[in-house]
Amino acid sequence: MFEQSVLVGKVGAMRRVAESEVRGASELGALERQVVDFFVDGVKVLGLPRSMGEIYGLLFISQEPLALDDLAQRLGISKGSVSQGLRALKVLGAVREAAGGDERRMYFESAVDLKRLVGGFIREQIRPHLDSGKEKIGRLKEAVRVEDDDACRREFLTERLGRVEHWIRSSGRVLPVLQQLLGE
Amino acid sequence: MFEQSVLVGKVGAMRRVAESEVRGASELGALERQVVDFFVDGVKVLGLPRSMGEIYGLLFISQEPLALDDLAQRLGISKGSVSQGLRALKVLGAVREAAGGDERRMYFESAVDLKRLVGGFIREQIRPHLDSGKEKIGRLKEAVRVEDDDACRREFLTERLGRVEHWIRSSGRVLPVLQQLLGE
DNA sequence: CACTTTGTTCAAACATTTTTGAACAAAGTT
DNA sequence: AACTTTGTTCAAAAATGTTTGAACAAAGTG
Repeated sequence: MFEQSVLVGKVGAMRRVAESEVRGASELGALERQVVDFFVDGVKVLGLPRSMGEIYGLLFISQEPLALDDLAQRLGISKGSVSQGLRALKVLGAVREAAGGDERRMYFESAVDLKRLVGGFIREQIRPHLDSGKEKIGRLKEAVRVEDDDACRREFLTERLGRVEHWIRSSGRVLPVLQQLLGE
Repeated sequence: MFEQSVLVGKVGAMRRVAESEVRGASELGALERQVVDFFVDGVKVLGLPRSMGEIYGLLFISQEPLALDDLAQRLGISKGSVSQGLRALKVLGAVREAAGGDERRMYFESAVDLKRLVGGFIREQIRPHLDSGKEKIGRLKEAVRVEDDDACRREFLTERLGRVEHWIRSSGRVLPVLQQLLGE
């Protein structure tokens, strides 16, 4: 966190750039690599693992769908990672099985419309947190009501918790608007 | 990532709950602890470190401002963490020096209006990424234009990069709206 | 049936991020 | 001047998160 902000001085570690160039693993051209890296950064911002960015990125610049083994080979990462990454991306709706995958392998392609991507992210990563937050605050408000503390303290706590509850409600209402606006 | 989703089976590790209860370190009541934990989860979703959530949470339910040492003691975390956490929270505009801190120590209080909080987060954590993304895509588009590849491939890449550029522009335009809507 | 190809699982290895704590500076007190 | 109190810094330790790779299941082929 904050690698490049005011708050920290350290420099990033730059994991696997050199060696994937060295041993002929990287089947990726320079341009492809850059695009993939772009998406790696992108998903990191969203708190998702690097491999998901690599996979999505490669599918995004592939003119034709790719199979699991293609992805593992060309990205130079393990089948295990690709399997997990693809599953998560499918759940998010960011990747789907390509139509006409009539062969034995399954081929995948990226979903490229923002509205859908955002929708999936909201549904899978945001909504659940808002919901569980709403529940927790509800329970806390109840706990405060039952407190034996002095009335003043209780009033303060109630006000604060009510405020958070309101934050959560506002956020919930804003999400559909957001998705709408990003649909173009 | 995904600790509680379909995708993974592992259970969270539950770091320092037991021991802070054991050795009389935790000066926090049960209710306070729950509120603090609520904010810990909150900031984790935003990709910020646990300590920031603890600090913000404790300030949020404190009726009076607290000093660095108060925070460290009551939360049972190191002064170093509190120092860093406070700095980051100040940059985000989530915490400010309390007015009337006429004494030698500096006292802090939480900022509690959502519009301000969201504004700070956008400014510090989102905008910079959008900006750097915009630049990178610009450079990539240029690189594609210069490519010696076949025209078809070039056309495809241009379309894709243009699409991402559009995503970024849309996102940039949506942020102020978002902040506006969350202002109540 | 024996062998290959495709994909999943999960514990251990590895990478990254966060926290700690000791050393330090600045400023206040006795 | 010696001591205390407040806060910062940063290298090392701890915690957390991600990837690997070997073992496995399912399904296809000769």
